[in-house]
Order: sequence, then structure tokens, then C-alpha cells
Amino acid sequence: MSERVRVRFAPSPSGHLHVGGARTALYNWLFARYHGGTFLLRIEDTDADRSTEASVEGILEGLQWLGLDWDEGPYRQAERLSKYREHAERLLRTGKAYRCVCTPEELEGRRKAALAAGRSPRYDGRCRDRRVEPDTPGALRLRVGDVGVTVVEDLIHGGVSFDNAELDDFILVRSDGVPTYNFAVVIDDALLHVTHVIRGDDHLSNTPKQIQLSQALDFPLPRFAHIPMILGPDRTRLSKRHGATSVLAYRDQGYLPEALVNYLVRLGWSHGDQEIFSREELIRHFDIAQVGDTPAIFDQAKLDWLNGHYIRQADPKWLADLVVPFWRQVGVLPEAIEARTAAWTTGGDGTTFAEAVVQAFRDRATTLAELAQDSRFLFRIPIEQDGQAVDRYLRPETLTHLRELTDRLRGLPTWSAATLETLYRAFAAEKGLKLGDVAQPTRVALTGGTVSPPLFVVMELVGRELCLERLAAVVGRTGA
RNA sequence: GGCCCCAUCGUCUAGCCUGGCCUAGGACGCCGCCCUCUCAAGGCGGAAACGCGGGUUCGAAUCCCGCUGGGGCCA
Repeated sequence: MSERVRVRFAPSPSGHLHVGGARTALYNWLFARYHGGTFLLRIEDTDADRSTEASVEGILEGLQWLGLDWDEGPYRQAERLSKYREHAERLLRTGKAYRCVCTPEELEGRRKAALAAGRSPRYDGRCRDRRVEPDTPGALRLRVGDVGVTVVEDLIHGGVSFDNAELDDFILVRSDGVPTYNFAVVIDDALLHVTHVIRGDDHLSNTPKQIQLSQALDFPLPRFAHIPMILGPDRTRLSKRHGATSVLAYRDQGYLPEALVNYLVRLGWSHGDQEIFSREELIRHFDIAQVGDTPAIFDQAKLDWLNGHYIRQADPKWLADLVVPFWRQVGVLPEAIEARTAAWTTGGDGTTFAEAVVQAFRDRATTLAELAQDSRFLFRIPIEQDGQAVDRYLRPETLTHLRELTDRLRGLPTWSAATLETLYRAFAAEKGLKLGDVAQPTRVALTGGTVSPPLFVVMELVGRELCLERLAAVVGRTGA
């Protein structure tokens, strides 16, 4: 490829950045980075009724979070209206386009009639040769020949041909002066020197029209790559009713951007058997020609697995910072974290309290939200008791043992996972018990449930003071 | 309705272009075992797919046609 690659992501700001759009952006971004080209961003906001500034901001935020940095833009179509007008006038002058004075109501009526009569609901071309005064209001239509075929040379689908007779004289500019999608896209892609149009499959049917238009305008044709869509579990186009589709919603649930990127890139593309890709590897290996042509179903379970993987791989320091807002969501305030951090002396290897927590809990969390929820009992806040666990593990005979253990814990010289384990093992051996016979009841007393990281790590993290308090509450004694 | 796209385990996919190496490979999920103070993580193992029908060929998941099914675009 001798020409300098220029690609674009062109969302319309009528909603959030959803995972389908994110994948399209990602493929464009990777294509640009692989070729050392330019990735530009364009906001398709000609539809003022449906476009919102909040949506623009959300889209930019989502892209930034995913690490998809753009080199140019964001361009806004709403600020480029004069360019569309200019080229519309040119088409009108050269006779490539004509003014159509049919009203929307008339068109709708004829469309219905055609459908009822079993004919195709295409525009019948009745204004094509009608002579109208230059300033007559009305829509602008492209004059499309009805012989021959238009072939889309697609990087993913190969040559796809459309009968020109199937194309009608589509509208370029509505009677209210607003350019249509197909018109604005062609103008902008040409004016911005876009070399490759990488977009969703749903635009494949629009492409012959855009090719016709490019030719009428004497614009060079970009290359096309129409990537298959992402579907929901019911095999229909992914939408809100399939649950979270917004990129920022995944962020807010505690997914890591690298996990989402890794998941999305593999949805429709593969590189042998490799599942995990660093950003550098993606840039090195991503080949648009390797993108498959079959639609893919979004699978939350696999995303969860990847997210868990990335959480386990992540630098604990970085994770510890990320988890703070999630703790807040489950009622752990920053002051509580600060207090624990200040009191945290064990370890001595320089790891902070939060880092130690992350290391202890990350093997069993798929999201940061889950990690925060699982670890909230470490703080001095009311904890939920699992009634079944209490009934099962905190029976009178075990409480006797816990009472004795409490006394020994109070006198333990050094409060660390290692010394605690030694103490517990010695106690169990002395009483002829299995470790689990005393470990599980202790776990229930401290955490409220039967599931946690290794007990002695948990005890170290909870700290002697709070451990003794919670044990005392359970064995029915006060005063630690 | 017309046109266009698509069709390998439940899901993501390798293989298809350039037929034989496919007893169809990997991953997620699921099931089992190991590890073990619980749950995970990790390790090991298992069940699980070429939509159907015709061709072409010595031979087809791979090429061709049809059907069926799904998706999309036209409003």
C-alpha cells in the first residue's frame, strides 16, 4: 500500500458508544496503527433532533477509556454543511442530480401502493425529467442509471455486485436542506482523504449508492471493508434489550479496558489459536483480511473470563487505585481505607493495605465491583450474616473452641498469616480436630459467610482488633 | 415484498481461497478428578460441531447448484 492510510470512525451521537461501535472503532484504529496511518474521528450529527452533546462526550470518553486515540478530529458534520451545499449545487449544475418536488406524503402513498401491487417500493423517477425553476424548494435526488451493475470490491466479502436497476434515484438533500447520510458520508470521506472505509455490515447495501455518488462527483473511491455485526444471544442485532451494551457501563461495572479490547478484537478476528493479545501484539498482527465474514454473538461469559485474567495479571498498585470507587459503591468510604492503610504494618515489604487486599482477592473476582463486594467485610462496617452458615458452623461445641482460640489470639505476639496458621494448626492438633473444624467457624465469624481468601491471610488483613471483636460477638462475650 | 450478506461444538473460532496431513484443532462455558481451611485460581481429563439435498472428484468441512435457516438494507 503506497498511499498513506487514512481511516475514520464516524459515530452518530444519538446514544452511547456501544460494543459494536467500539469494535468498529478498534478495527479502524488497529488498521491505522498497523499501517502507520491516520485514524480520524468524525461525528455524524446532521440529525439535530437525535444528536446530543452528552452523547458526543460519552463517545469520546469511551474511546479514550479503551485507549483508542485519534489523530484528527473530531470533525462534526453539523459544522460542514456549507461543503455539502457546495457539492449539491455542483451536481445540480452538471445535471447529475435533480430537484424532486414530490412531497413526502405523495411518496409515502405511492410507496404503499407499489407494495400493495407487489411492486418494489422504489422511487419511480417522475421528477427526473421534469423542468423546475432553480429555486423551487424540494429534495435533491441523484440521477442513477438503471443499466449495468455496481460492484463493491470489499476487503472482507470480496466482490459484491448490485444491479443498477435496483438502485433508485435516492435523495441527497432533503427538502429542509439537511443532507442525507449517504450524501454527507461520501463528501466527507473524499474531502478528508479517507482511503479505507471500515464499518459495519449493515452499510453494505448503502455502498453501491455511495459509489454511484462518488462517480458523479468525480471523487476517488476508497476501499471498503464491511465487518459483520455483533448480535445478541437471540441472534438479532445487539441492542439495549440484551443488557449492557454501553462501553462506559462495562467500565462502571469494573471491567478493564484491555479485557474489553481483547474480547472485542477476537469477536470476528483470530490469529491462530492465540486468545490473549497485548496491545502491541494486536498492532503487530491485526490484518483486516483475516477478519471473518460471519456475524458473532456477544458472549458475556467469555468477556468475564478475560476480565478475570486481566485482573489477575494487572499490577496490584494500579488495581488498588482502581478499586477505590468500587469500594465506595459498597459502602466503604475513602476515610475507612485511609485508616486501614495507616494501620497497616504487617508484611513489611512495602505493599500497602489496598495492594495486599487486591492480591488476596483477585483470584476469585471477575470484575472490580465483585472484588470490592467480596472484600468489604475487611472494614469496620456492618457485615451481612449468612444465616445458613451461622446455623451450620457456629454451634455450641464449636463456640467453645472459638472461645479458647480467642484467648490465644489475644496473646499472639506477632499477628501475621504465618503465625496465625501455626497457632490454628497447633490448636487443631491438640484437640484432635481437622483444621477445617476451626477454620470454617472462624471464617463465618469474621466474614459472615463461608467463602473468602485463605483464612489466615484474611485474619491478617482484618487485623487483630476487629478479629477479636467479631469473634467476641459470636461467642457471646464482650471485651477484647 | 425486493435486493444483499452469512451458515464448523451452546458461544468465539482454526481449517475452506490453494480438495487428501481432519480420527475436524484451540478457547470460553459445562461436567469430572487433583490441589485444598472454604471459594476461587491453577493442573489434568471428558462430553460437545462441519444445517439439509444434489452434483463435480479416486477422494469434499473444503469446489458448484438448490433448499432451509439466520441477519441486514430499502420506509
